[in-house]
Amino acid sequence: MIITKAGRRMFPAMRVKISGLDPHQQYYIAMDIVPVDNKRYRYVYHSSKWMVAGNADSPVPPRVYIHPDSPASGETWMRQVISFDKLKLTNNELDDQGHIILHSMHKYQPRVHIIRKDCGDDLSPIKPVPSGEGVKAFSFPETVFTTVTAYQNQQITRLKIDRNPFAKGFRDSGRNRMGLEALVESYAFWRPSLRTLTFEDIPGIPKQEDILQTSLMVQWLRICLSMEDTWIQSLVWKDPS
Amino acid sequence: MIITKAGRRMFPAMRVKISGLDPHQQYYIAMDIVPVDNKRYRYVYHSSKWMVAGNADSPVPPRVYIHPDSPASGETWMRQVISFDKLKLTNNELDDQGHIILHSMHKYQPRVHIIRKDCGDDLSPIKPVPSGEGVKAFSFPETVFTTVTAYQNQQITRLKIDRNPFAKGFRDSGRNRMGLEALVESYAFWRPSLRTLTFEDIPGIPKQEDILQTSLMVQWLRICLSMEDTWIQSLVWKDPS
DNA sequence: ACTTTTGCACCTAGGTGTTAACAT
DNA sequence: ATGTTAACACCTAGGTGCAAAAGT
Repeated sequence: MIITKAGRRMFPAMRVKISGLDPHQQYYIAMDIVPVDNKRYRYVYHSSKWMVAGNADSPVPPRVYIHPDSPASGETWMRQVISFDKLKLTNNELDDQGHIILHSMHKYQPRVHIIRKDCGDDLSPIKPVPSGEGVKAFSFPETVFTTVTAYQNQQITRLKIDRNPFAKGFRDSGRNRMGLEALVESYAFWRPSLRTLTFEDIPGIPKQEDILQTSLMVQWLRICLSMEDTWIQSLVWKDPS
Repeated sequence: MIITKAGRRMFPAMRVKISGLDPHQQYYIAMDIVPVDNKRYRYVYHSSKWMVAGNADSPVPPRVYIHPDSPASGETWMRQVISFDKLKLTNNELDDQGHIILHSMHKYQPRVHIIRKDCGDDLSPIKPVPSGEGVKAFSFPETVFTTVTAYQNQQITRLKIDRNPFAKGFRDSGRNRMGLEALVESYAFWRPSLRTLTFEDIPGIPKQEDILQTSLMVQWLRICLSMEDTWIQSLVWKDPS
């Protein structure tokens, strides 16, 4: 994922669908991004792989993106697909825009937090998400990514250009769409196109089967696009001749 | 003010500064727009005046614009200038976008409401603002306006074009800026450039002198531009030769 | 005759990867 | 060598009044 000083959106944006909330209870929904390991990485061109390149840089001020619709009732949250498309990443450790601060060339994993309103008094964009009763975190391994300031992998670049409306100006029609379709095809072979994630229920909420379910049916491709560069490497890329 | 089927912003937007709130109490801030009288108007070109042209059209579904930062603490509200620039007006009585529905060729007056959070359970974009304890409405006579679907008065048009960044394409440089400056000058003669409005305190809040004060110092011109067409007629308009 | 609608050119505002310059 | 920055062209998204067309 590209990070800049000014702040850059994630693409594709994390989107999530929630069920099992108390319709009449108020909740905050928030996202933070945690390191996957303690390593710094570099991209090796000749093998097209990310390799460990030392230990991680010193930790960075903690930031939380509180979904702008917060707080809202369980009913409201469950009625819509919750999108984090306005979240921005930065590599500026002195950032004062409330963006999430990350180190470049590191691996990260987004987490979604559901915080019951009465437990959210400590919730702040510049403090770690509180834990305990009435707070629950969810992670999606599919969405691990590597931060960069410039793309290392030309296939990632092409996928971004093809899928992000704001990058339309860099598409050269025909050729790219075929490349993407080939990727989608190869992906469908060894990955179920729908996956339901089941979690323990949130404390104080009646237990149900699907507390939180990513809407993979409609957006499995989006998630595919947000994974780390290494992961996409393992796909069979058919370059149209 | 222009109204359309799709919804059109007010320009300039209503902006307000609040003081006297309890910093730790939560409030909603909302705006609605009420008829000034029971009349319909038409614009008479030869006299450059709005004239009564019969009784008002049948009433329209009530709508409330809840400020998108709501709810927020008194501290948060008082720290910023509160802008209603995303509010939209429509003449579509079947509107389903949550816009404020008005009749064309009628006179209206915006009202700002402060609703203590615990009194805002009934607050809804499609219901009248509740009244009573913990709710207070404020009106600014300067901001009365007349709705149209096409501008009747060329001076209004020119003011909008000169002040609204989105209308920059219609400016013909030089001439217009002079016209505006002449208007500003004549306005300053007979109107104090700063006015402080004092209201009774909000129930449950310690009484203070300035509960709500429009930031006229910095934006008296904005308010000048938002008034009804008739009012602007009474200004001495110096057309640069 | 008057009012409203619609498509439009022209803007603001801001999200893309690119590229060359810069930093380390 | 490698990683980062800043200016840029090219987009999306949407807010303007205009003018011709359509209603009433």
